[in-house]
Amino acid sequence: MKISTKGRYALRLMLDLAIYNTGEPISIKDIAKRQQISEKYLEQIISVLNKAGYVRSIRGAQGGYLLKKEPKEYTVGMILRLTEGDLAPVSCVGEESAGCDRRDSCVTVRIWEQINDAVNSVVDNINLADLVEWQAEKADQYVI
Amino acid sequence: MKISTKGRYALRLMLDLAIYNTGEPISIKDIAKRQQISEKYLEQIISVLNKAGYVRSIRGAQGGYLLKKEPKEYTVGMILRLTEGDLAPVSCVGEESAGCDRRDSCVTVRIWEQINDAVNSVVDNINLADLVEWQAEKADQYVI
DNA sequence: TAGAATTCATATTGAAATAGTTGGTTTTAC
DNA sequence: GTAAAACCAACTATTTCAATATGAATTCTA
Repeated sequence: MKISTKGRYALRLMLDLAIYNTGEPISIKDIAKRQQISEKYLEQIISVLNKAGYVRSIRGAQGGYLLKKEPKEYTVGMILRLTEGDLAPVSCVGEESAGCDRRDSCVTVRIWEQINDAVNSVVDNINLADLVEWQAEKADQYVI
Repeated sequence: MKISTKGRYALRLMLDLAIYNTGEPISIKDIAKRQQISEKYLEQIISVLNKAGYVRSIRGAQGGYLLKKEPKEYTVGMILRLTEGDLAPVSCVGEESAGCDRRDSCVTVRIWEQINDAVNSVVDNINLADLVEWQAEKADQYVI
């Protein structure tokens, strides 16, 4: 019942792009240093985000990445679902719902649906802009 | 972000004991047949439930298992946590919370806490008696 | 225009977790 | 006494996770 590093790193990556955005492309190297994540692993993850059109890439020296849209346009759910796959607690529930023989007689499925709904309502109601704001609040605490 | 077979089977196992309870011990063989789960795997799982005192075992021929308490005394959360471990989506949140260097500066942890709370509030508010009831409703549908 | 910095692409690896299976021993009702 | 059951420990095959490794393609800059 854990979210893997892939999803968590993707979220931190996107948050990093949102926070450190200046209009100039941000390199994987910089993100990796700040977030203390392997560069090469980040490369793989950002490639997924790139293919999905969540980020824009600029190749070559001084290249890097930028968010394609405003931070508020990206919910946590979008990012996690893209990198983790469906967040449903079992495969017979959720978007990529797989069939199941016991479907008709199965009552536990109700539980999984409720969990699925609960998780989705959390992640679909937080966006990157919220996270940026939280981060700013945190920073304030230390300054004061 | 999936719940493993272990937790799901444990739940079905407990539900089976609740539904087919007659006061006589119920054998793993019977449960395995009804639930279409490997006997030997069920053995492993029920051993955990037994050690935790969730079921009572009767050894020898005509032996088997019985729920130790009333179905309503067992929440889904209790059963899943026992077999799956903590249901928190990351290790730095929840009961078995592990430390983390980045704890102070980390904002994503708020998300994980919200997910954790959401999941817990679902599983801690459904008990075996509820499932038995749902099952009965299902059965009715087919009879009518 | 050479070279450095970067993204892009694909393959490989090691460790751990998952989902069982195998092969027994012990207990007890009949 | 024997069959049916719980109990116990070790083993195994498969998949997933979390990276590494290697190199090619692109582009800025000196």
